[in-house]
Amino acid sequence: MGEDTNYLSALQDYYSAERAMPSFAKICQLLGFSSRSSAAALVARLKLQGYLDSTETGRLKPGKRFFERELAGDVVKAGMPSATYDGARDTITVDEYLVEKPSKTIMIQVKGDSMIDAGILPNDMVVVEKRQMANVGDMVVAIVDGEFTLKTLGREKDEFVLYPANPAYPVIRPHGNLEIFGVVVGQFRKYG
Amino acid sequence: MGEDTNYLSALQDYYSAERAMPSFAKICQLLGFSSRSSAAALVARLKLQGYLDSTETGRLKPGKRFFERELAGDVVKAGMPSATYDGARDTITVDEYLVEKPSKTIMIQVKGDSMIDAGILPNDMVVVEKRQMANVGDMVVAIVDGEFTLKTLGREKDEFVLYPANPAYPVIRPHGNLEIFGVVVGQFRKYG
DNA sequence: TTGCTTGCCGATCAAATGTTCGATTATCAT
DNA sequence: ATGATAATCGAACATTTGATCGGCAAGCAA
Repeated sequence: MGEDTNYLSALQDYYSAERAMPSFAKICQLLGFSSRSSAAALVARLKLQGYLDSTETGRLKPGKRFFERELAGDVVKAGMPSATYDGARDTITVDEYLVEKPSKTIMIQVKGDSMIDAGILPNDMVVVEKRQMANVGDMVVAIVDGEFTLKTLGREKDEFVLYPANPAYPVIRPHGNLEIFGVVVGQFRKYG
Repeated sequence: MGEDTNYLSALQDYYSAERAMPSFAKICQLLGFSSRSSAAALVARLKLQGYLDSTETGRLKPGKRFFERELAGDVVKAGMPSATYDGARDTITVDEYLVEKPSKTIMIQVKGDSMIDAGILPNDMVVVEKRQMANVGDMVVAIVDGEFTLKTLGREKDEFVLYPANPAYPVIRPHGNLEIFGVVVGQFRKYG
């Protein structure tokens, strides 16, 4: 049980480096087993705990808990930095974290400060999932007068409206012909 | 060539959903091939372009460019971006964009709203480069009273101080014993 | 002691894997 | 037409895969 934790760590490291799960044979090599049935048993144990899972064809893949983050302690909480984080074991990339539907996702650089109160600064990048369907409250990229606009989708009476997150900008009321390009599912920014 | 782009998208979607690469047989099923050699040929093509790679045991895994996403840089003008299929599209991966020194970089989840005016919301992730040297004006993760704190580094007279980006929080004046854990080089956030 | 559980080994099996080859088709420039 | 190229197919190959079985040793409770 306690040993399994170390085994899991090794598997996470492998996945982090290779971006693919090892085969049973590779697991043996990795963990020092000499029989693949040992690997199979270990995998069965870890599956029960939700750390591993299988493809429909029986191949190994990460389970839901596989990515449980050992995040470098909360900013507020105490703890020494050396203790909270040792290795650079990021099992998942930012891309995988932010993008769920790669084929429908594009990055757009934000111009202007109309969403600044929502924490979107000029030149930020937003991750946009291209689709027409959006819910009220979603941040959307809409097409107004042939131009892209980043706003929050709202509804007034029976009409959809676009709210900026900056009191200096007006609410946009497209009166029926509102075209939505996509929905903002993420955002990122680089400093320096 | 153009068709391969669609094929790649399908593989990316599969990987994003399954967190594992499909086998050749699965690729056939996914893309409508009826021979695994077709899948092998496609994989060989995508490997050459750096989108795919192989494990040491021959299993498929994502290549370096696998996580690239299309970048719609200047969004302002023009009606539809789909018309802008003039050859080389800009692509980026968020990880490469945000992380320059992987071995010295960690992600920290932000607790609290002390930097809200700087566009850092609670639960945002900040990309922190671990180093002691920072410049005035840099956003830093400092260790004050044994706790991590996200603030902007400033100087008053001959002392370093930490400015929050929220008028509700006080300026921190460590009086000499200021320990800097790292410098914020990026930030990202996921919606929904 | 006895009995039970847990983890690992060694061996075996059917199924799935990636690879390779030759043949076929479609496209396009000559 | 002719030839070249690219993409797909169909079939065969040797390996590797994950699954399964019985057996063994260590730990622990009764």
